[in-house]
Amino acid sequence: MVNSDPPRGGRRPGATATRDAILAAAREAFFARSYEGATIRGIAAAAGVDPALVIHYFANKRGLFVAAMELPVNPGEVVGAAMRAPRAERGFALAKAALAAWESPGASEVIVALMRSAASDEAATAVLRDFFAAEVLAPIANAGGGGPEAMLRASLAVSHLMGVLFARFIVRIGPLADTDTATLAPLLGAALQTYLDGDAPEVQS
Amino acid sequence: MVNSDPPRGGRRPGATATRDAILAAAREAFFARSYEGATIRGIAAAAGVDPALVIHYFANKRGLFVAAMELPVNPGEVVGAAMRAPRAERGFALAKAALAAWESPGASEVIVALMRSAASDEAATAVLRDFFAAEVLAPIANAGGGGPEAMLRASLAVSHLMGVLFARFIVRIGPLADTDTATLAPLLGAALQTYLDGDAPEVQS
DNA sequence: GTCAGAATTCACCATGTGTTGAATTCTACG
DNA sequence: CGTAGAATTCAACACATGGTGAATTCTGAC
Repeated sequence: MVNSDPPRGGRRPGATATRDAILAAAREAFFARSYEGATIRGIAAAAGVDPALVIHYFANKRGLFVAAMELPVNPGEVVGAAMRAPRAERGFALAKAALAAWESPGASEVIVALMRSAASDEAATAVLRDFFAAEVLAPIANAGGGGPEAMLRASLAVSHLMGVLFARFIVRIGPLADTDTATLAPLLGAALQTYLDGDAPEVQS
Repeated sequence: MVNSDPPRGGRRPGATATRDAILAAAREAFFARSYEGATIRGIAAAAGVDPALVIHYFANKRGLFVAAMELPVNPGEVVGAAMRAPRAERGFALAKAALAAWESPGASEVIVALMRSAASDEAATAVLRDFFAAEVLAPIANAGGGGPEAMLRASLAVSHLMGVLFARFIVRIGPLADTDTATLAPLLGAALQTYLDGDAPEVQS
């Protein structure tokens, strides 16, 4: 009886892709349950691994979170590219780029997990704020001249993008969750265009 | 020594506004930390009360939550009133009404707490979805004719409102958090108007 | 003045959490 | 073969949480 059937401790045989398995399970858990809702024990179980191994690799829960939240695409580039479209089509370009980016697997998951966590965790809020400010807001504001009003307009555009994310992927409001990208893009683009061209609307209080 | 200084058990003297104090503390806690983050112990401490009293009044944490989330204003009416404005001004009217409603004390707190909690709790998600669908989406969609396209357009408008809430009160993106209602309303209104009037924008893929 | 019942607290319980430290087993290199 | 070190598990700690049940004290009606 040198080898009882399930090894009750120590290193497991075979190759060692465990770290990635943990990361994948963590991404899934953070996406589905947000930072506080996800548990190290649960993630470890999903990865078929002991909880202690998780913290052996990532030091603590927050370390695991930031490791799992590595973005697969660079949103700054995506937004910047859209801003290089002709002025009158930037809204549509931005809408199309954002919607397309969210469809690439892994991207929306990460952003949504970030938003979910930002809703309940103060530190995650700061991360998300910095992320949107640097990667999304800045390129849009710069394309609009960079002044304080361009900043405000860009913020409103970004808020709309966040709202679509929230409504489509978190709250899953019927029509928004079920409609395909191609149908959404022109509508969303027209609204965004409102912010991107400087002509103030003629309305009075 | 009939009365030692701090009464160590039993009923406290004086009038009994304790229930409301608990509710107020709960609202504040749910607003600041979302459902899972807020703790019965913390709420009880903030209200100067034993945790057991909280559950004596509200049965359990979820009961406390729904009791605390009673909305002080009826959003259906607010939205409905805005939709009775002349067609070309509905976007602006909706923006003004929403921004004004969020400024009345207690209103934004409740909605934001609901959004925060919806981000991590599946049940709260359902509550928020039903709330927005019935109170906000339906009036807008009806004003637009009620067809599936009006529904989609209304969803996009609602998503923008949620986005502004998220960016202004939760993530607190600089320009959005610091700008006053009067400046915001026309900009936001113009974008919303895009969704409210039916003429499709002329852009091609 | 009595007394039912409400308001309030106290002392616990069961559970789940992140995290730690030591132990065990495998791999790779000499 | 021997052995250093990595990979992995085990058992446990300290802590916080939501919740329970009994006890205590006050109030209001008769």
